[in-house]
This record gives sequence, C-alpha cells and structure tokens, in this order.
Amino acid sequence: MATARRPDRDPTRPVYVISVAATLVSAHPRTLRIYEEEGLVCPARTPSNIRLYSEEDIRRILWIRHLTQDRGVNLAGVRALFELEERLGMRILEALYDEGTRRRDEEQPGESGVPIAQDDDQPHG
Amino acid sequence: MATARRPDRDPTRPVYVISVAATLVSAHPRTLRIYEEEGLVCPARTPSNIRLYSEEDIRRILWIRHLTQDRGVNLAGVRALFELEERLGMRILEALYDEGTRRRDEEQPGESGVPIAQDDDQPHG
DNA sequence: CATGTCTTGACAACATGATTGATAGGGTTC
DNA sequence: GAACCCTATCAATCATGTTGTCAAGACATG
Repeated sequence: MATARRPDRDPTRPVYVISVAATLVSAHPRTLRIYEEEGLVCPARTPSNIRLYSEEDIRRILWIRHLTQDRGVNLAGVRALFELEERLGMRILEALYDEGTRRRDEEQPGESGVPIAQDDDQPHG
Repeated sequence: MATARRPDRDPTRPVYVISVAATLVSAHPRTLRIYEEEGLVCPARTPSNIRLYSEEDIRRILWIRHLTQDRGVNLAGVRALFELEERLGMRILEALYDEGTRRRDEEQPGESGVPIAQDDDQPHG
C-alpha cells in the first residue's frame, strides 16, 4: 500500500508530541511553546489540538538551538535569519554553520547540513 | 590638487573621532568601543591611536543600531548576519530592511538602503 | 472511571546581555 | 593647560532566554 515507498518517513509528517520533541532537541517543552509563540516553529495539530512535530520541525528547532546555545543569538536574531532565508529563497543558514568545519567535500545524507541531535543524558539538568 | 574630484567625500576615509561618531549614530562612545571589541566595527586609527570612523563605518554602525534597537537582535545575531553577508558576498541585509516598506521603485542616493540617522535631541537621554 | 499527557496562561527565578555611566591614569591636540 | 582621546575596570539598569511550577481544563488509553 506504500504510495512511494516509505511514506512513514516523510520529513514533513507530524509525528512527535511536544514531550518527545523536547527530548529530541534537548530542551524543555516550555521552550518549544515559546518558540511557537515567537513564530519560529509551527508544528501541526491533531483534531484535538495536540502539537505534533515533524522531522522538519525538529531540524528547524535544532537550528534555533544551535544559534541560541552555540552562537549566543537571541530569538529576535533567529527570526531575522529565518526571515532572511525565506526572503532570499535560499539556504543561507548552511553558510553560517560552516564555522569550524570550513567546508566539507560532500554533504551528509542530512539534506541540509543541520546540526544533528546527539541525545543528551538530561534535557534539562 | 583634487585627484579625482572630491576625495574629501570618500566614504572609506576616516574622519570622525569617537565623540562625533557617537553623536551621528545616537549612541554612547562606550557603546561604539564595545562594538569594536565585539569585532563588529573596525575604525581606522591615527598614528597616535585615535579612532577615526569613516562614512562606511557610520553606516555599518547604523545597521547595528537598527538591528539591535528596532528589531531586538543582540550583538551575536548582528555578528551572524554580518558574517553571513560576508560569506555570501552579497547585500542580504537590504532584504531584511524591507520590512514595512516592501520595495520602493527607486533607491535613495544612499548607496545601499541603510537606515538614515535622524539626529535625535539627546543621544543618550 | 482513572491515569497520564496534552492544552493555555500566568508568575517567578536565574543567568546573560545591551547600554549607559563613572572612575582612574595617561597620552594627544590645539 | 584645557579638552579631547586612549585603555581598563566596576556597576547600575533594563531586557531577554531558559527553565520551573502551578492552575484548570480537554483528551486518549487502559
């Protein structure tokens, strides 16, 4: 019945509830709600209004985490960067992530050079 | 003796000492020194180590003021945006400034759509 | 039905950051 | 010599980011 091959792995498909998503990105659920309030992420909702985050949402959040935690950019700066990327219609964030890595010959299968989540012990020590 | 025509108006020519520059951008001299410490601006120096800001420096500072004061971006975000612009080799900041203005048919003579300084009453009330 | 997880909303603690201010000791310019 | 500059430090103020908690309610699954 698989339409393409593995529709379960569609990166846009909403799958994670907020507690799971928070664990994936090593943040507090409260923080993810704030990101949504700030308009930085727009997770889907179930008919009963439950947030469901897709893989793309997770990647977007990981970008926010990278910019805020590693680079010290505040949410207003993240918004400006996202807005810039959207207006220019190109993946400018990638160029920003080539910080210590300079440039690698080939890209990882992670479609857009997003920082990968290494699951920490405690999301919110 | 004018080489081209009016070399005095070369936008890269260092002319303003820090007190004058601070007045031009409506900020405290202390703030301008912080911008320099953060690597956001690099004014020229006289042989006796006195800072001299050029028109381009002023425009750059006005960008910082716009991003920080009007958009709430912190200095780390400003650095990310400048770094991005430098890596991409294009004026992406312009696209960011078209916020409420969308796009105007013609550009003002101000070479790069930089927010103009309207001199306030008190730089640091 | 009971339990657990979700929802929004509010309040607060804590640390960090941005900006301005003041001070000290010394150099530069007029 | 007065007024400006330099570096460096300390501090006050205000805003922000993150986490935490509490409340009252809706929903899903056992």
